[in-house]
Amino acid sequence: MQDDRSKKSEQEIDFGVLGEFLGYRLRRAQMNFFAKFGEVCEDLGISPGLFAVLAIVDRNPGLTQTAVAQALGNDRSAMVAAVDKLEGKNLLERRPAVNDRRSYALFMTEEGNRFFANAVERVSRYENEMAKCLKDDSEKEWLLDALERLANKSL
Amino acid sequence: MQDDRSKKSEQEIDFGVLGEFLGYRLRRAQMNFFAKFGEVCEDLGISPGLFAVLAIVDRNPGLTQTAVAQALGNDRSAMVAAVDKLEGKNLLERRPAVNDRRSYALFMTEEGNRFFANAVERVSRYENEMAKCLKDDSEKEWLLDALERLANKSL
DNA sequence: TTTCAAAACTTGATAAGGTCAACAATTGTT
DNA sequence: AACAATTGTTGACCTTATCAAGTTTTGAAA
Repeated sequence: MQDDRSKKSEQEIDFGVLGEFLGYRLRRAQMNFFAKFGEVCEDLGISPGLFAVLAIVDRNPGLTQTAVAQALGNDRSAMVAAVDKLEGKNLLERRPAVNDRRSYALFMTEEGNRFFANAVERVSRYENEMAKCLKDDSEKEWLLDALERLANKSL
Repeated sequence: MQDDRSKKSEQEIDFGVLGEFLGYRLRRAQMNFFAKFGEVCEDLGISPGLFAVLAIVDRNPGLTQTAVAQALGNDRSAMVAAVDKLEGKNLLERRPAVNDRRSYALFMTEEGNRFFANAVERVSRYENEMAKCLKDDSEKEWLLDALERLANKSL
């Protein structure tokens, strides 16, 4: 007679190799962060991806869409809809590039500056709240560094 | 005359707050891991999500679809297509649950055992390769622990 | 026993992201 | 002048995720 484990509670489940795999742990942690981002920024109508675009344009005014896409590791075709949305919200604008009529230069609007400052305020708050499960600031710095190394590691 | 930063190289880009945000760093690291998973397991026709299902069933034979979904943090309805695919590959099978005719009990097939062992071999290899950018085993353990804390942290 | 709420699986609709190939306009190079 | 490369864009496609129903079955309440 075989075991009936169908009703085993979640806490008794053996995750096997998943528990030792960085890829799985990274995914679970990131899913949690995205969920929290959604809760905190729900009324702002902005996603983590759009927030990242604003963050890049905010600190690097005049970049082309392709340059922003490369910075974020996205396809440049995906940037079209993103910039369309942000331009539709009057948060940034496309200006014709001065020396290349193929491309646009991206700039924040005044409303975009206010909006982004507010968004950073919210995201920083929940980031700090999440970071409370880390021992101290040095552990967070260490973690940020380790994550960057993993993000750039090639086989 | 405004700066022409449209051609700024990627390495000169200022990431601003993104560089301090765990959410962004987690996403970049996880994207890299998923990309590497795809490279290594390309011919196996399996995704990280399907691998996770196999890992759970492998160590917890007889679980229902819903139990697996809860363990992985997925919706029950998403498990249907996943199990369909894995059953179509003869890697696992649905058996009628002994005490509940509403649910199935999931079990690995013989082929599933061999397939999963092979997949774990590959994934372990690239996981270890990726972990070489960490100082030592203790740093990896520390990182796994920190990621688990972040995955379970609530606001 | 009868009734009713809840659970397990499934389906279908929907939405969001990501990838990819093409296209026109423009640029840079040969 | 001819050719290749780049930029923004579009459209197709795929994968996930989510959500609301609907069916069958279970378990508890009246």
